[in-house]
Amino acid sequence: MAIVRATDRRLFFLFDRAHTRLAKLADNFLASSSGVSSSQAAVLLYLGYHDGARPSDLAEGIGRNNSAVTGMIDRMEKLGLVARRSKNMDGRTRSIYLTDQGWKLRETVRDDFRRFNEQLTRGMTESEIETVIKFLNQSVENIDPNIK
Amino acid sequence: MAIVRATDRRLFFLFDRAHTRLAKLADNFLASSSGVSSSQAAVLLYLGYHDGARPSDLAEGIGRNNSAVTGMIDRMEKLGLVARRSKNMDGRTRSIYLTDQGWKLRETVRDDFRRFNEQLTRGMTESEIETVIKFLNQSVENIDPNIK
DNA sequence: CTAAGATAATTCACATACAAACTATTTTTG
DNA sequence: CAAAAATAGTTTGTATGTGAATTATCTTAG
Repeated sequence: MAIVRATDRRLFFLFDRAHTRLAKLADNFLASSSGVSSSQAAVLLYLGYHDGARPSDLAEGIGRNNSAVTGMIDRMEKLGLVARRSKNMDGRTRSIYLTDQGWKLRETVRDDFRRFNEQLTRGMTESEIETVIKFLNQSVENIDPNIK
Repeated sequence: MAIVRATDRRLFFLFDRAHTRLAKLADNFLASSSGVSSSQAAVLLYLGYHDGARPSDLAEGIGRNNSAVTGMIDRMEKLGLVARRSKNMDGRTRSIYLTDQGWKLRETVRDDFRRFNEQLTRGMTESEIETVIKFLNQSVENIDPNIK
């Protein structure tokens, strides 16, 4: 008797497709209120908890590399959402701060994400949510640290 | 008594971070054998099942929009992996075919993804895998179709 | 203390993705 | 059938992301 799998096991593909759609949905959620992208929203949220963080901490915090962060900060500085300042401690480093406008926008963004995350788990049990979260964390941790 | 949540519930953020890492890991898997990116690998795999597909079918199949596909095909045509041909049925439409080299590379890519997907679920029970897959599919389906 | 190495941020070149505008066809409508 | 609408693919402009190379600064070894 043949083994029959009822479900599509191309996990990476399913994951990738879901991510594309979710990012689009998140951007849509944000577009109608705060107007920033989900990537910029992640910066606002991170800085809300770690105002004055260094670019490399921010990168680590939002899961991007340093050069991606340089670009994000450039664009968000132009929009008046964040500011780079030097603390004069280490000449190589800058600190990134939310502007007043950045703080205001962060409030909106936080509410948007609260609703968005709730919608994501609609119809799922607590135990199922735990399993998904475990999988997501495992995906991050399982990575070989030698791999860039 | 306060409600205590042991786990990080910022699902979208966890999802996004996991996706970034997984994509990098997938690219690494591929880099050492086939040498294509995971995006181009998705095109090879789709065309393996639907050789001669139209660009818009390919877009639907890999979860991208038409203009993203135009760019992918441009680059992959330059690499000699796919070819555009006209079938003369509908003048607006082209068909995308794998070249001989494309077919060869597809074999490698398929094996890579098989191993990769297995590694992704390492340490998970069948029931947990089902839950994750259900979540991934639901994320896509829960989307409001009115939203672009 | 200085030369060598490490570290932080940026710049550069490129790939990927989206939306909106555009072009070329085909289909539909009156 | 001709004008209007729809459809398919591409182009354009922008945002985002990566890795490698570069610049500036700091730390460490001898």
